[in-house]
Amino acid sequence: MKKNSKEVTIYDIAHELKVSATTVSRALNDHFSIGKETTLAVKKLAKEMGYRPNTIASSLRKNKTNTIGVIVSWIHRPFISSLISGIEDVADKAGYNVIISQSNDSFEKEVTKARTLYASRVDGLIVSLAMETGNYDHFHPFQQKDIPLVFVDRVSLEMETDRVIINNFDAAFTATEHLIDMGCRRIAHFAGSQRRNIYKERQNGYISALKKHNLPIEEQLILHHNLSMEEGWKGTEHLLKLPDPPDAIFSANDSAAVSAIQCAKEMGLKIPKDLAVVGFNDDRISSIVEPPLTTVTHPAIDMGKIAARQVLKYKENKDVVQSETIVLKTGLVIRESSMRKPVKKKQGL
Amino acid sequence: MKKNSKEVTIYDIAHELKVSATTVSRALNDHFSIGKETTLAVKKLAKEMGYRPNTIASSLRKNKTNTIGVIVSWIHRPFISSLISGIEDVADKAGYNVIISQSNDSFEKEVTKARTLYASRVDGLIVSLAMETGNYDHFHPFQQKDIPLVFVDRVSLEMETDRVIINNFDAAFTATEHLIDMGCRRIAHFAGSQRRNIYKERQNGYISALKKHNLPIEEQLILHHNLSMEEGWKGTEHLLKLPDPPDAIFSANDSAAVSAIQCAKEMGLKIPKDLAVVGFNDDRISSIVEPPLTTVTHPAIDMGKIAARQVLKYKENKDVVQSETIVLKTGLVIRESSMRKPVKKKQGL
DNA sequence: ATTTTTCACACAATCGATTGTGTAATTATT
DNA sequence: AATAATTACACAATCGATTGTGTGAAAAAT
Repeated sequence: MKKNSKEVTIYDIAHELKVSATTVSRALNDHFSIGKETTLAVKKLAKEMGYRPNTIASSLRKNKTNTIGVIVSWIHRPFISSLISGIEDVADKAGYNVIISQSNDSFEKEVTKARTLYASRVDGLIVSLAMETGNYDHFHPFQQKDIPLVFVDRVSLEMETDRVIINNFDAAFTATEHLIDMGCRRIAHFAGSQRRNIYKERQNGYISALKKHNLPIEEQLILHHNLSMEEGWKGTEHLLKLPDPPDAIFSANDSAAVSAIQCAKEMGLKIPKDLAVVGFNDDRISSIVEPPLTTVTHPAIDMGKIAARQVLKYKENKDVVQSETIVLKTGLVIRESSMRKPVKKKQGL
Repeated sequence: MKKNSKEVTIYDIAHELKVSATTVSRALNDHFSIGKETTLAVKKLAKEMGYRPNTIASSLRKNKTNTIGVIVSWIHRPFISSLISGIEDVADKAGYNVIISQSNDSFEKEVTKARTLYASRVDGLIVSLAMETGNYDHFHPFQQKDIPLVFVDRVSLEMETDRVIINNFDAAFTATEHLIDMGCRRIAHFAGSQRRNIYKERQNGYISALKKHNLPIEEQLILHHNLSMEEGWKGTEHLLKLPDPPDAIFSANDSAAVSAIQCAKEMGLKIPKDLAVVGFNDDRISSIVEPPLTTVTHPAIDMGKIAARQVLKYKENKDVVQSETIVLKTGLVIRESSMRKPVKKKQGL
């Protein structure tokens, strides 16, 4: 075969077979009005000639790209990459391509990426919001055009869209209560930006658990930082130097929790005896750090799969009107970092 | 605005302004032949009417999708997600979308995904091969159509394409030699599938280092498994139960290396005194495990960026003929897991 | 004042597949 | 045998932007 050979079109096939392009098109799509023999002949020749359907032309005519856009903060975060993995899996099976964009947790980039995907005419959009996004106008065009819009994990409560989330409140409540069960009384919290539902709800869950057990809520024990390893370390140092330091930290993610463990160890404390730590996400590092980190498990891949299905459901049933919020279960994996007493429940991993 | 309002086209704008669609199209693209005032007026009205260019129509006409396809094993592997992150970054800046596909390390899936992306008419393809891919026919269509094809990390040496790789041989050689420097004499190797260049070359580097220092090559110390945590653990158990167990393990990835550390510790050995361990990749876990893992650093994000640039270079210069192989530098981050002696070089992280 | 340029824009074909409508030819019905 | 119903396919418009070529009118050159 020679390079750069021209693309074979249905017209070429039609010409060769002395039928019309219509017939070829319909034959390739198994249209009932085309005779069986013709259909077979068309398909056979199509294969022989190395025909590949021109998706672009088809998209133009059908006004459909078979593409799902995704906007996330950073692809290389463990949770996010698992999410995408799930999306890709479902999308692919339904014959959809997935276009990935990262906002780098910047509002401006998120806006740009949304515009790009809009211009690319994706048939659906899945978004996990950037850290500080507070305005959602860049998603309105999608809604106006009735392009399925699904938020995952970091969702907007201001917009009426489909959502796939976990019960952050309950998860945080359970995690905090677990620490209380373990005998902790001064529990600090790494809280993250309160602009995002997930961190806000986790904080609320934390506060509720304390209240339920009549423990005081101390502002100085609630640290709002970006939950990075660095900030986790600094926050831990700060907390441990307080006149009355905490005996536990519940962190809204694993990175900061792991840092807390490392920092505390370096300061000579024993984990969990002197400081119990619980994280959130169950990233790989949480089972590697010593002692292993108790943490909240996320069904990340499933969230991706479900989000993709939510997008695709509009395909089947155009007149779905009600937006849905799907809440997935979390779990608490109890590991050494919080085990100040024997635990009754079965231990995770 | 009402929902589902029809799309504005250049014809609508043309009609409104009483000019031709040609003029509108050219005005929007700043074509020199259109008067300044007209151009301005067109753009103004376009914005007012909420016009969005129909990328599909444009793609059809220009025979160009502004899309780069990517096929990788698993998106949620740390190295891979960083790679993609780099690709997305560069592609986006050049106005390209990135379509992600995962082969799940299965040859069959890789073939399917390649076909899909070919049918989607991507303008370029970036591939990191599945573990056992040995046949490359599914990439031929891309070559025949002169669609830029770039392999990254897990490349095919049989095909003539652009490649972005690291010097696995040198990296492995250096890593192994480092272990020898540290006084190790019986160094085992977790080698991975020899079908993939990266593991093959790492093994070769390992062997060369041993030879250089007149150490025997012992087949029983070279384990070919899938480099998972489980296999890493089993392999370590096996090695340590040998009559004459190794005093070091050089693993072709970090997962297995971390498992080795954990397994050895559980068996009561001291790391690095009884067993020194070196990994490959510098995943997050490698700096978290105790003792921290000495490992080879990969410029993953840069590899992605460069791969994307390789794809895009054909855009600028259609008649690039020579395929390029770009080799990126690796580094050795020396951490505790291998430090049986003080190290002179500056210590990483 | 006449010719040549330049400027600003319009015409119409094209990219390839899809689809509503139309029409011969064949088969079935009465 | 005449009419009705199928069957199998063709015509031609359409999706929206792009682009080579053509053309009047204004500006510049001679």
